[in-house]
Amino acid sequence: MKRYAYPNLADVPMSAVMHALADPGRLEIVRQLLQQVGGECACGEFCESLSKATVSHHMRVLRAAGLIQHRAEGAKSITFLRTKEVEKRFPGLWKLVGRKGGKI
Amino acid sequence: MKRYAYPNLADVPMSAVMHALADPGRLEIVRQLLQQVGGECACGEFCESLSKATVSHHMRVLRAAGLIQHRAEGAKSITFLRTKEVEKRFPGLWKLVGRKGGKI
DNA sequence: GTTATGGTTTGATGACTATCGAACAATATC
DNA sequence: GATATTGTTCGATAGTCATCAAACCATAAC
Repeated sequence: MKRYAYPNLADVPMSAVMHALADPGRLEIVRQLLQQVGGECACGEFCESLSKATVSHHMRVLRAAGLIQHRAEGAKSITFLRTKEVEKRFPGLWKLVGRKGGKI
Repeated sequence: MKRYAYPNLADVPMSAVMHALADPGRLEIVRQLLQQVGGECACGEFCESLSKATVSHHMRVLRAAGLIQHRAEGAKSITFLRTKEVEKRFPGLWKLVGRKGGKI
């Protein structure tokens, strides 16, 4: 599996995080991860309505925003949230995103 | 002054709010309003680096996201945050946005 | 009415973005 | 090695967006 470079959360501007979450597809991915028991999920299990290429693109954006990280597991790439780091840099973000109710 | 139609917060998807805050200029406008004593500010007092047209465009986006509202005062248009409604629909958003520290 | 001030609307433009198919790379299984 | 599975990268395309200048509208002050 590929090795990525993950940004230091301190260097991620809030606008970048907002931009990452501004796409309904990406927001859905993050919410799916939030609901996951271990906070993990394989890439292919997201957004079955989108092509592999598109999902891969979304992952890149979320990665650049410092929100997710990957772990190789055989041929699979397991995605998980950078829970603690993000919470420290942007307190309340996870709670906000995970909130239910209202439209999308 | 013009009369605008303001969206019902319940109809505003979170992705729309994220998108509105994804632009550094708009994020700055909102932060400026958050720091304002009464939470109000005249349009011309924002972003002196941007043209009138651009600021007006940003206002439209923030309005569509349900974040701000306007009040006529003579020829001026006073902008203010929809503080309570937004807090009810997106609890923690103001605190998150108002947070200091880190890059932009 | 005329002038000034504050903001909107309209084009236009250049940049960015979401999306896909196809080709590619890495790993696992046979 | 051959095949299947997973995901990345490339190129293309259609759409969105931030930005500005210029024209416009509304209010206030003269």
